[in-house]
Order: sequence, then structure tokens, then C-alpha cells
Amino acid sequence: MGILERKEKQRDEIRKMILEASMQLFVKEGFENVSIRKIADLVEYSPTTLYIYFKDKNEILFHLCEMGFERMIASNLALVQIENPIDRLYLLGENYINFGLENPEYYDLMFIQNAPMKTIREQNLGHWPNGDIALETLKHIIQECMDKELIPKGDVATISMAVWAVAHGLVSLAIRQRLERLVEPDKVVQSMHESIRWMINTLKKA
Amino acid sequence: MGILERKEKQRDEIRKMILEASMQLFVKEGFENVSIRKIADLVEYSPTTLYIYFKDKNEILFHLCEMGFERMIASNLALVQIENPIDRLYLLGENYINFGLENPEYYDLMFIQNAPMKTIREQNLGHWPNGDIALETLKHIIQECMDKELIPKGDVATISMAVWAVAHGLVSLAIRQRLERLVEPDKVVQSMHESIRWMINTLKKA
DNA sequence: CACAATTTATTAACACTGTTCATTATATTT
DNA sequence: AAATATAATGAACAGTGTTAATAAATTGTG
Repeated sequence: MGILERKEKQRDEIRKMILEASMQLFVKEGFENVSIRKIADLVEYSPTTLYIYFKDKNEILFHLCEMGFERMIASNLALVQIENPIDRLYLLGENYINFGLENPEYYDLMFIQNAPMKTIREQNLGHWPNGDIALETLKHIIQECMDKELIPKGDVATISMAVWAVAHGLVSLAIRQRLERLVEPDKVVQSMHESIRWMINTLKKA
Repeated sequence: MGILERKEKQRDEIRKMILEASMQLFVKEGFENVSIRKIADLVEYSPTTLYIYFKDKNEILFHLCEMGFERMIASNLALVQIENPIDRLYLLGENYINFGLENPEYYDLMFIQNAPMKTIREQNLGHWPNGDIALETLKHIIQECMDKELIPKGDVATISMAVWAVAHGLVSLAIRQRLERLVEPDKVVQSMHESIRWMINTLKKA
């Protein structure tokens, strides 16, 4: 079985190579400028060869999305050291906003584009590997806040949803240049942080 | 000048015809399936002719976006009859969510896609005709709530931003199938309404 | 080792996309 | 009626994702 294993390993390495080239293009040229042909050029393969390693473009985007989540999860490593769940929630919110503003292309793929979700449905994975982990983190913190009676008790999913909605609303409106219509462009980021802070504060007092 | 006027009127009528065909395609086949060629087919013109009436595709999308705002503003006509600004805020929120869920394609264009904003910038209109009106409605209600001391006083823009963020966060995550990861699919809509309600409630008490 | 079977890679092509240019047809002005 | 301006078009460019048929390389088997 040694030979089959090595083949599988080789296959994975090429897949990885393709994904890394995609990512490179992706962060440099932006989401809309990633094409199969450009990726193929970069890895010095024929465009059609990519279809041996991935079902279609959506599948590549899906994997890039997962890589984005890995980055996001990594940016939250410091969370575990904070014992107060409310403070943890604060940091989670700040991190979320910062991640979105610093990695708008990733954010797009993770939370705005349809493509990755299409792959999840088509291949009926049933779950969203890294995405679900990130959501669990949020739910877990909210649950802990309730357990310690730091916020009013209620349905965890619903409250998580509201908190996520604020954060996502802010980031997605910001990267789509909609917030500049509400506050001056140079005050957008500050206002975003104030909003999320205000949100968690009112949650605390409610 | 009569002749020039009539020419201008004719031009406007053709523009209108093109936009209506675009809209038809748009609501039926979805955002991604609107192409210059398909629009041209529908109005029985050559694809290149459309470029006589519009600078590019983005400009067409921009006008569709504006038409979306007209619909949204129309759906808020009942608001003026409600004297209590908090109740008005409730209804505004409900309407916003319902509009988004019922007109996902319009919502996409109005709040998610880049295209319309590109046109605003390129033609440096400086303002977002109908979009700004919708935002003014929100700010005005928040201001009135403060004046009547129904909610704590603060920066109108920032609080409007937070409220908008919740609503937009919910709708955009919903139409991009992200909320199904948090609550069961058949409970998404209900949870959304609970979230926005919870939001305004906590705002009231804060 | 040689032959067959399988995997991997490629070329050509399809059916699209937005957009531009040169050309023709139509309408208006002189 | 001729000249000018406007409107409309066909052909083409440069790109897109994706598929079918074909060639090259690798692996398994007699």
C-alpha cells in the first residue's frame, strides 16, 4: 500500500501547490481577478489540469475560504487566556472587525460570496468545517456569559445571531463602502469599534 | 427647442425600456444572469446599442439599484402614520428584513454588490440619490427617539450605524445561507425578527 | 521485459462574458 | 439635395469556466 499512499501524498501536494498559487493571486490581485487560467499560469500547468485536482472553481474558492477561517481562528488564539467571558466577547468582536478590515478578500469569501456555500451543498458535506468552529467559539462564549450570569439568559443561538449580525453588518457594510454614507470616511473604523462596544455593553446591562 | 426636447424624451424612453428589460431579467433570472447580450435580446437591440444609452453595465446596475431603493422607500410609506418613534423604528426594522428576504436580488445590488458604488465614484455623483434618503429616514427616527428621551442620547450616526448593522447583518447572512449554520433553516426568519426586536428593546432600556 | 491498463496532462473547442472600433443606416440641419 | 450629426450594427478583442478527445507518462500484470 506504500505506493498508493505516496501517490495520494503527491496528489495532495499538487493540490496544496494549486491552492497556494490561488491564494497568492487572491490576496494580491483580489477576488475578482482569480481565474483558472491565471492560477494555471502560476503553477505552470494547463488550465484543464486543475480540473483533475479540483471539481471546479468553486471548490478552489471553498478551500481558500477554509484557509481564511484558519487565519481567523489563529487570530483568536489569545482568547483562551482571558478568563472573563465578557472580556473574551469584547476581544472576539474587536478581532472580528480587525480581521475583516485587514483581510477584506478573505472576509468576502468567508461571509459574503455564495461560491463556498455552493460547494458545501453540492458535495453535501453537511458541515462547514472551519466555519462551524468559529461559530462554536461565539456560542460557547455567549453560553458562558449566561452561565456566569453576566448577561441575561435566553436562547444562545438567537443572541449569538444578534451579536454576529452586528459585527458582520459593520464589516460587510464597511468593505462595500456603504458606511461612508453615514459617517465621514476617516471616522468609519472608530465608529465601528464604538458600535460593537456599545452592543456588548448594552447586552451586559440588559 | 421643441425638437431637441422630444429627442431627449425619446432617449429617456429608450433608457427606461432598457432598464425595465434589465429589471425583468434581473428579478426572474437573478443577478448573475443579467448580461448585456440578454438585455439586448429582450429589447431587440444590438448589444452595442446599449452603450449609446449607458456608459457600461455598472451604470445599468446602478439604476436598478436606485429602483430597488424606490421600492424600499415605498414599503415604508406607512411609517409616517406612527407617531411613537420607537414603534416606527420597530416597523422600519421589520420592513427592512422583509424587504431583504422578499427581494434578495435587489438587496444584493443595494447593499452587497460593488457595482453601483463604482458608478457613484466614477461619475463622481458625490451622493447616492435614493440610498441617502433611506439612511436619512433611519437617522431621523433615531434622533426623534433621543429628543423624546425614549433611548439614551448619543451620537446619532454611531447608533444608527449599530442599528443598521444588525438589520443588514441579519439579512445579508440570511440571503447568503450563513444563518442556517446557527439555527435550523426553518427557524431562521423567526430568529431574525427576534434578534432585531431584542436589539431595539435593549436600546430602549439602555 | 513487454504489454495492457490506468493515471496525468494537454490541445482544441464550446458557449459565454463586457467592451471597442469601424462601418452602415437613419434622421436632422444647412 | 448635399452635408452633417445621430443611432444602430457586425465583427472582433480579450477574457471567462468548463468539457471532450487525445497524447504522454506511470503503474500493474502476464
